[in-house]
Amino acid sequence: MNEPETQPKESHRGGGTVTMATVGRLAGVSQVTVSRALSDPTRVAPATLDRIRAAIATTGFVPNALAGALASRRSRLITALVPSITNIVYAAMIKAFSERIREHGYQILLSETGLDPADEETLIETHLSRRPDAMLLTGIHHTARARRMLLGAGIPVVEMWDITESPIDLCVGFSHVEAGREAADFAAAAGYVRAGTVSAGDERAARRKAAFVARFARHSDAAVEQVDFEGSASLERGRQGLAELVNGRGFSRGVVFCSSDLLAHGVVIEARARGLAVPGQIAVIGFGDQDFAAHVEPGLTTIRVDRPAFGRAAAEVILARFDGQSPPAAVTDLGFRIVARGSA
Amino acid sequence: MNEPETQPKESHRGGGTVTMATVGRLAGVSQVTVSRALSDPTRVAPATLDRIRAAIATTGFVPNALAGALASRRSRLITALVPSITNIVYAAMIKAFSERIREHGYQILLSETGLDPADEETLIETHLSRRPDAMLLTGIHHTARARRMLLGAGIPVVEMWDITESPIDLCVGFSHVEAGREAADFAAAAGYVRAGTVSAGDERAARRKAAFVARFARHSDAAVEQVDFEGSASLERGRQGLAELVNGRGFSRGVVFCSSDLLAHGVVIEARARGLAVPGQIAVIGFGDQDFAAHVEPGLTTIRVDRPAFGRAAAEVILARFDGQSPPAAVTDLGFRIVARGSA
DNA sequence: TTGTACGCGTTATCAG
DNA sequence: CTGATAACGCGTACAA
Repeated sequence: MNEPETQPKESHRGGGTVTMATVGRLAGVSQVTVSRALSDPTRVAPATLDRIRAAIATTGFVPNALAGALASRRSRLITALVPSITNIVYAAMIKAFSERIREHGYQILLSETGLDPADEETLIETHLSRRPDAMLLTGIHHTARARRMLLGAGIPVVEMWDITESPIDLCVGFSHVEAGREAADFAAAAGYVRAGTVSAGDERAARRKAAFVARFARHSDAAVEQVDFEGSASLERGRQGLAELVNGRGFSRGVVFCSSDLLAHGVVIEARARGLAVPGQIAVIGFGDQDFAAHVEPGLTTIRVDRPAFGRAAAEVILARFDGQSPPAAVTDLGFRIVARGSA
Repeated sequence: MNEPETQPKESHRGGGTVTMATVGRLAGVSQVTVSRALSDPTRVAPATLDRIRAAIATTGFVPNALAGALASRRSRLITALVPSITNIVYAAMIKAFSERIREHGYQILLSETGLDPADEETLIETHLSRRPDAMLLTGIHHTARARRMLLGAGIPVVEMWDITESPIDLCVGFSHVEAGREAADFAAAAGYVRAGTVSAGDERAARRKAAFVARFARHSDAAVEQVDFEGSASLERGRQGLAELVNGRGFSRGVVFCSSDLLAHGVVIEARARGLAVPGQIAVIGFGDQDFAAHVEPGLTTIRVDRPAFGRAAAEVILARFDGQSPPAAVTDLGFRIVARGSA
């Protein structure tokens, strides 16, 4: 047997790169047959298949998904953008999302955007350059150019964790404004006439707080004292928040609406350290119903959002888009629920 | 002007895909010049550059990184595998890692492996198919085939969060065994003669615990009561752990070594709920020195590991590899430190 | 069941 | 400073 055509020059680096052609040569078939063996084993003769599999094993061949994506125009990649991966809220959603989506052979390219839409825009562009088959975004505020790029990409785009009438494409979230309002109604119904807030984090937290404050004003004349922190929530800031409320604003009794359970827990700890009864003197409402919320003392009254459900729902609508059949609803409102425990 | 060559047939989908060729046509240059304008603007005439930039803006062109990677044999992609992204320990490391690595133009493809090395093996293969320029792994236990594939890939590989004499390539971690031992010495030195443990999570947690138990036996004859949970740590399990220790094992006084701060916090809460003084009757040692550890009551005595430092160090060694100059140390021991607070 | 030819959108190399 | 031209490794026709 003589070599067909010219010798393919070996790769730049060392011994190297194993390709389907290499595997094919070893198995006595062409590159295409190897490709077929991998994508649909039933389309190649059993005996051939065995030889190909053996060749793959001895060479340690790993397919090049880059080349595959380029040729097929499908990357099997989904990119996801979240403000922060260390924030359990986003991490939990992403976890559920990727578990569901991975079952269908997709991988997740994940990046943190921080809080600046301009940074997000840059990231959207780099992510788009990987030619993802779909994109998952957090929130509904994006720059105009970001929207244009997304639209132009012609792929399913899901905006998660917030809700809007006019999503770029798809949207899975809940109303932060409604959540703030309901918390205010709950607090008023529970009989609290004074209220304060401790907030940190992103713009959505601010929106919940604003809604709480506005709604609480309907129930009580007392001004709502507000403590806001830049950056992310922490137990420490919860403690500082109550300290400021008590020392700086003369807040001695009432309910404190927090933008996260972590802050709420901090408020509880600080209250107890100061000898203030919870909920007797200081009542606390958190947000998120995180794992620990039910198990601290007293249990945290909080706003529950089913985070994994958001990730799963996002995966569903994307898969539905892929599927082509059943076009998914443009907007999915997963809602929230106030769960009353000991703290308020 | 007449059209050169044949009409390139338009893409399958709608109006479609903008390529460098499209941009070039609009700017009156060839595709190659567009490529150059993007990779090294100084190599094209200012006037040309302007026209190209204008064309890019009007077309909304986003480069295809897949094609670029295929041609250049560099994907600018780094894949990372962690047991869980919702675990703050891993999330914090990844965060620091990607911040550092992104400055150099790399993106992170992240996946969760869970706790099974076999699952990890599968994931390593799919990740490798994306032809990453480097790979970040958690821990030092991998299947033989995984090691082979990694070696065969010929890229920098970092094993993070644990330490070994014989890394696949590079290793950035600390000794979990040493950590367990030092905790035992610390506990003994503090005068505790009875000890218990509450553990959850991965194999590394088990190793710390085993080391603690073995070492504590040098100091005291009292058997160490051990409560182990499957799955991940939570506040609730911390509470259950102490409950089991007290009710089930007759543990009424001594120090409890926990595999995470979250568990430790749970133990503290349960102790106080039972009217047991902390650290008077029940002393607690955590692990991780997480944000909240210093701010709960009493402050948690714990083993501090500088998680962001692991991520950064991992980034550094990879970048050093890329750089080619300064070959990085194969193993970096970042150590740990016991920080004594109120709980023990 | 298997193979040939071609294109996917870039980068690398060599000319001009 | 700019342009041809050939890879890069694989999928998709179409043919045998």
